[in-house]
Amino acid sequence: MTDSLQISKSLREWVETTTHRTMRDQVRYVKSLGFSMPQFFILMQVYYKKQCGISDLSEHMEITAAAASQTVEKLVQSGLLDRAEDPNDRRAKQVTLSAKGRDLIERSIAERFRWVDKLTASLSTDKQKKVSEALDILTEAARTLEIENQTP
Amino acid sequence: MTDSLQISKSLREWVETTTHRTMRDQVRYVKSLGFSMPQFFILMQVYYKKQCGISDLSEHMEITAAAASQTVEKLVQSGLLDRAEDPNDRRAKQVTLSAKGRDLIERSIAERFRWVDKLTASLSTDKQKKVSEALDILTEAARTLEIENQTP
DNA sequence: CTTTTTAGTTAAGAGCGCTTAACTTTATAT
DNA sequence: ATATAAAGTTAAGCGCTCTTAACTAAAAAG
Repeated sequence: MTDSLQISKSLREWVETTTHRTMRDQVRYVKSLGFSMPQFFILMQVYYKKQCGISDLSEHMEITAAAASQTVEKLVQSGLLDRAEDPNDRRAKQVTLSAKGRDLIERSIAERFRWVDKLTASLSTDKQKKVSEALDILTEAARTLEIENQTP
Repeated sequence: MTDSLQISKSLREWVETTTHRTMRDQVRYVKSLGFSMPQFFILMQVYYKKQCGISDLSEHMEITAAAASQTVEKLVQSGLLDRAEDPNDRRAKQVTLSAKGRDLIERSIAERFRWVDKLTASLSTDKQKKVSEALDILTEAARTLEIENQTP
């Protein structure tokens, strides 16, 4: 078996394992807090972008601006999002996470990492080193690829 | 920085990258086919388990048997699932993927792997080898952990 | 300065997914 | 043999998300 076939197999298997695992955990956690997945995805997006307009969200989620506006309204009502007028463009809104919203997202990330940390702990020291190096290579490669895709 | 801190950081970053990426792609793909995420999760579960009862699904999804029954009914109507009586217990049903359902799931997996393969291709040969070894270590560790959790 | 475009909101209505409750049928326990 | 438990279905009802359509207000274009 060539290297490129081997790594493809290894990577596929690993991605399969993690996504299956983390998606399941994520869905359960969000549900246990009483939020829907669309709500959660919007919070996630605001978390990554720090600040969003309604139209940013509607584009990213691939829903209409009306739908985005309505869901944001609910999240503002729930105290998870803050919504302010953009000083540079008074038509636009600046949606940000409230303290409560940030807390929720960070807890969900921590939840996801409990499994990761368990996995880490189960490895011997030299295996840890090997794995660590390899993952940094991958993360870097993924980042590069993402950037290339954004500017084709 | 100790090895265990370093690997934890690397692993967290990598998991963060992949889940963010694959969840987004998955949601978009499923939606583009006109299916909901709950429907998709049920199909996924049947795909992994090969065969399921209604109660297996309701447990795994953490919904009532009524909800599972209703969603399965819709998926049977859509021709994605087959539902047969269990010959050993005539109360129970055996839910399996139809050819159409299996095709849908396998396409979604292939879709997810397009990114993985791009990533693979972007690495040099010696990096590929390093990464491949490391991922096998991780996949193995994850499997071991999963088994331990099932029998505590 | 008027016209057009852009950002967002609101309302009506359709479709899902979920729950509870009542029910049927089959298996298990006593 | 009878009572109880288990597997699944069905129906009513609620809340959510989404869409279209009509609207307001501000920015950009002409």
